[in-house]
Amino acid sequence: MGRSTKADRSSTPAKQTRDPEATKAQILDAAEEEFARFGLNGARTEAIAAKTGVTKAMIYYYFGSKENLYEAVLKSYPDNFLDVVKRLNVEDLSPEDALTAMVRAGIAHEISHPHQGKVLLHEAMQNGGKYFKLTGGWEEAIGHGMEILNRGVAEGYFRPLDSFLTMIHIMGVITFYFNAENNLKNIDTEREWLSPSAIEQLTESAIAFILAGVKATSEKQS
Amino acid sequence: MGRSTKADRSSTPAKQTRDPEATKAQILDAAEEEFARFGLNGARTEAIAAKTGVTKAMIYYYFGSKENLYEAVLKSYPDNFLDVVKRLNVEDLSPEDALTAMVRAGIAHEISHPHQGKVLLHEAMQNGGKYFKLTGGWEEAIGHGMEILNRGVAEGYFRPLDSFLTMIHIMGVITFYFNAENNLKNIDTEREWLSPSAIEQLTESAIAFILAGVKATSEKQS
DNA sequence: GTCTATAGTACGATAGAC
DNA sequence: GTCTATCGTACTATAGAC
Repeated sequence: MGRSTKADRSSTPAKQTRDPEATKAQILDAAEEEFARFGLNGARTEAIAAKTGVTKAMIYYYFGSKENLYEAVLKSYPDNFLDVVKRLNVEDLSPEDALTAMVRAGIAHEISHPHQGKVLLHEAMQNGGKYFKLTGGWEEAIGHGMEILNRGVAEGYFRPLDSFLTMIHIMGVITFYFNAENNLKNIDTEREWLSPSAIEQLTESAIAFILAGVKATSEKQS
Repeated sequence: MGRSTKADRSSTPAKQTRDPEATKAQILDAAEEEFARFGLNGARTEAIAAKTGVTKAMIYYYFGSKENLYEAVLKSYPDNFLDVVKRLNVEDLSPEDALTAMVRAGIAHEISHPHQGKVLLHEAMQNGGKYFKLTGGWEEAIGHGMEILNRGVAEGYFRPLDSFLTMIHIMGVITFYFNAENNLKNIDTEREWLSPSAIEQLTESAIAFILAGVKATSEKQS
């Protein structure tokens, strides 16, 4: 990730070597983390600056205001999850395999983008979803999931169901573990919540639960 | 906004008639709403006072600090959900019926206590679950749910499963609809998310999903 | 492009009158 | 027990030097 330009002969990267792109990206990253924790309202530009290594003034130089920075964070999302879903090529798979792949991708996405879901939850809870539309990918991703479910129902693999509500159930299963982790830690203090093996357990459990939750009781009856 | 002082013998209750208990309760209610929206950090005591009808000074008179007020809100919870669960007398029911009753109670609880789950989510996301233990009831309620699942597995009604992870899945299904509502609204703008009929749809869909998710594929094999 | 310094404001908390 | 007034601070945002 050697994003530093210029000399940078010593170990300490620090202090910003006048690389605008790097600075902007750094601010965005730090902002995402802060917004994931506190939401738009509770986030502090000073805290963002402190994490970044650049000064607060840079936030305003590049983004103009805290609100604009927040919007920039939301706009940086569309590429992420939808692209992952698209790359699954679920059309070539059976509904079961497509759904399994989607759940697996959803959990993997929580691991690789640990802040995104939390930013969006804060958005729902404190801003009334006012800025949600800036993240264009979700609507399409959910639609993608609904198609899988509807196809499974039509082909008799899945039981009759409301595909929109069922997608909401599935998103709840995928995200709750991560969003509530810090509370749940108090109940199972032994578990290493984000270790690879714990995540593998979660993934297997979630897939079993979700697949069973939608499957037809009798076998394919077409 | 008739906040008028003095006489005001007319309908408007307003202005506090020096009822300490009522004032304290009012502050707690307004605080819960504010904390549900913004969490401890983002909440504003001024906003709480504004909702309450009493002045900001009363918060400090009764609770000492914003943090103490937050703790008081968390401590006011244990009675709530656990009591509901206990009152189900799940021991007298089959595992399926017990689980159904629990899901129904969980969704009903989200409706009757719309702020509680959000306060706890904020707690997990922004305070690292530091204050979570103040809500004593959850650990026991989850344990209660795990017993239902374990009994169902032991008696062959449910498939083999990890009852702790499965309870997390179930909590995700029950809560995500409500926590993400304001985002989801942007996707289905027609739905009246909290209308009785919408909630009944949600309840039926969630019960079908969760029960299918844990049931053994073959019938009871004891 | 990045920093320091600061204006202006909003917030948490307290003092003192009634 | 409740209010008004205010202190001190921490925050968003800007101006100006380098």
